[in-house]
Amino acid sequence: MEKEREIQIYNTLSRRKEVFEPITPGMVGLYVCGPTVYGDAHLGHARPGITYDVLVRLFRHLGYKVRYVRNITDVGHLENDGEVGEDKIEKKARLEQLEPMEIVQTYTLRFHDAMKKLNTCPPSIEPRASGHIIEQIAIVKDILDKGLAYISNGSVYFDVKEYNKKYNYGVLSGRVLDDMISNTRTLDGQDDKHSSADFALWKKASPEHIMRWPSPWSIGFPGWHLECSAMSAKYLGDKFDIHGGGMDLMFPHHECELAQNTAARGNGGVKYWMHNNMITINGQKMGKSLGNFITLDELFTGNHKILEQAYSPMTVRFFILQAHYRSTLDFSNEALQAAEKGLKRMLQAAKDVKSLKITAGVNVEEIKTLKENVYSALCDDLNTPIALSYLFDAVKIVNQVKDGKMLIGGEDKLMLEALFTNIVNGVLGIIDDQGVAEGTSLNTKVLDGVINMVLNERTTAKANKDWAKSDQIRDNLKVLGVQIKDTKDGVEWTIE
RNA sequence: GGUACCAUGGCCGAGUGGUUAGGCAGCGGUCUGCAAAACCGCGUACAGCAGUCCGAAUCUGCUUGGUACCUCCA
Repeated sequence: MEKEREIQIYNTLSRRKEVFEPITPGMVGLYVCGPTVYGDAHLGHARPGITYDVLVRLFRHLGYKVRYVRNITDVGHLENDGEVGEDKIEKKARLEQLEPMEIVQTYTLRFHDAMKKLNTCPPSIEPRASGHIIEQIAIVKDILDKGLAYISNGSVYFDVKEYNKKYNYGVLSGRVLDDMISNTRTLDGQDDKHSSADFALWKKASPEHIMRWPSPWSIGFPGWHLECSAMSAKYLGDKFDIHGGGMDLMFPHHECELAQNTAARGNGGVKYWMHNNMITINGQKMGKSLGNFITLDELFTGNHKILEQAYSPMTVRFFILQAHYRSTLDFSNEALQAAEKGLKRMLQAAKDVKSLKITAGVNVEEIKTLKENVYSALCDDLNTPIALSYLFDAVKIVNQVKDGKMLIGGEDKLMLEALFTNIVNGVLGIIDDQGVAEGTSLNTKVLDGVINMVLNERTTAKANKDWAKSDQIRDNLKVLGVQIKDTKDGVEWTIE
């Protein structure tokens, strides 16, 4: 373990990098906004999935105990404006003629499946909004008691203007309330809200609404922002370390969440707010509402008109890690293909490092520096692209040693191996997932034996200078996806 | 309209007041029966204009272009 290392995190609240200091020494409480499960996970979902996964892995590697909470939104997320919008889950259920909970179950399982393929750690707790109605009602009561919400026609709304007198609505997103109100053009004629900036804490259900619960105010359902306030406090405490999510959630979702926390208990609840940037496609944000998204399944199978080929989950993971999480990342076939090749080289080195020859008495100082650079990059607000650039230096060292162009000692080798095992595989979660994704469970022992037998034939042919035969064997294997490399020490092969 | 953010070599993408990011592609070479892989060498990039500075791609201003949020979105 590499304890006592300082980690810097960019805090959206202060708009700068801050040294991470856990509220409880040695422990990290992390809450991340999960998906609304009414459709397949797309490439955009992979970004927070992987970003916060690396964060969790890094903390754990550095010796912290992490409680990672990521919710499933299965109720309360409305399609449109709060007054007329349909619940996203209910809408999908109606369209597919299923129970809302069938929709939730289907897409939750599919989300889990995609996240697993991307080699992300499952959250410690994965709470659902619908399972925490009681907690949400309690918060509404608290806010009403504080005089920062009002009841209107069976619904309860957060009184943003009143709240703003005492606190600051807009601290997180950098907005000014007056501007927001004056800039809202919509005329809410029959609106139950006092002000356009107010948001729903509890909504009275219309007769056709299926997902409904009793409350002191009406039979209804909770507002979207409430679930995260309720569940984060329940599992991480009134004040916890890190809250993560996509930048698009900063406003209104996180702003409202912060306001709810503050209104109910006097503090915003979160010490560090982290926001990952968006993935774009042709320079435009990829999103469900824009209809320009690629689902992860489509990506893994290549089944989408803009995809030139299938991309493995690990390629996607590598692609995402090659950009910093706070930058936008533009999707293109070219970029994915570049990532695929880079990944292959990295994984080959991770394999080769284990069998490097060591030379007694040699000590390469460079490797120690390299390791240091990798760690400081990761600890500097999760700078995975820089970490990867140093890891590619490590790849080069591995290859040079393999080629006999560089000598390393036993300690050097251990350090290199640790770098690949602990960082590449461990923290970055980059592993060789070939075959796993396809679901083919080959009996590797038999396969190895058969291929080696064929290769022995070829070696014999080569010894007899029967190039036609040896090339034919190589070509035939190539067709089957077995790539051969002739090296000084014999023949190596990999499955493409 | 309001508020942010961004503009880097063929592509992706870091970073920074003065030393090569890195990956992919390309070119030349080494190795090899050939191939593949690997290794070595090669690109003198930072939207435009003006300013600050001994020195700016990095700071300031303006211009242009783009994106995001202000409805739901990871």
